[in-house]
Amino acid sequence: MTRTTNPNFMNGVPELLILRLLSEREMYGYELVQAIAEQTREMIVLGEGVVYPVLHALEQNGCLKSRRKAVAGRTRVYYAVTAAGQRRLKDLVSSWQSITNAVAELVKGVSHVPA
Amino acid sequence: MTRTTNPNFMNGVPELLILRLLSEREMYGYELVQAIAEQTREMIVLGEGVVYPVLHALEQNGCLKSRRKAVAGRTRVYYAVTAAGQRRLKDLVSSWQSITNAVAELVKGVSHVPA
DNA sequence: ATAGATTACCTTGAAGTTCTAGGTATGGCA
DNA sequence: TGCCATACCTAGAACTTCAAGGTAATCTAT
Repeated sequence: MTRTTNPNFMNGVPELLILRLLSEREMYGYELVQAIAEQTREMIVLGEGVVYPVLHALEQNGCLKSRRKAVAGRTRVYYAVTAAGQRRLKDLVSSWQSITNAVAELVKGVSHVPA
Repeated sequence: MTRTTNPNFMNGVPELLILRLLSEREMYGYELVQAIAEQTREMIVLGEGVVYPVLHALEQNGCLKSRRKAVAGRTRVYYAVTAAGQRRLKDLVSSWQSITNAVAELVKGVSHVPA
């Protein structure tokens, strides 16, 4: 039998960042795009083509709920995190931390010699 | 114009781990599969279907060189890091650290209020 | 002796995300 | 009037990674 691996262990960072920002306050897609770029000092720049599909997916599985709001004649779609979204965020954060810890350890010193 | 984003910013972790391990000593594919699982305490488990193609790609672009070695009647293909591979590893580590730092900051406190 | 597990290599096709590159429409500014 | 910024969206390509196989030799337990 070939080894069973982890289902796509490196993905879900856009999802994580978006949920995290929305857990502070409700925001709209375009705003999220800029907030992520600014707060990571352009280190991570997610285009609208990434953000919008993630928002839609998160709403469909109940992690977000949206409401339309007219601002200066323009329509914005604000998203807020649901209880399910909070749980999802918690899971994403902890698995992200596990992975980064694992990578960091291996990158630091390879001399671990178990048992 | 839509925002320019980073080309696949989350990938290349298998590549990073493999180069890192090989930078310590030459190893063969099957050995790498187990070493990664062991040293990350099963947190990251890369199957052979991931490891072998990465090894082939790294060799093709000059980051690794291989030599066949017969051990107990079996043939193993040992890989060693070249100078180009060392540079590649350095780049991967630093961009990985940039990303994890960026994510960590955003996950920790969203209150950054720039300028 | 022989069945099964382990070692050791490999590839193909599917799955899943993310990226590029568009499209639409309104409002503000020069 | 023309252009840029705001604000929404989607389709198709690109890229990794995954699952699942295939081959073959050695070792182990019966």
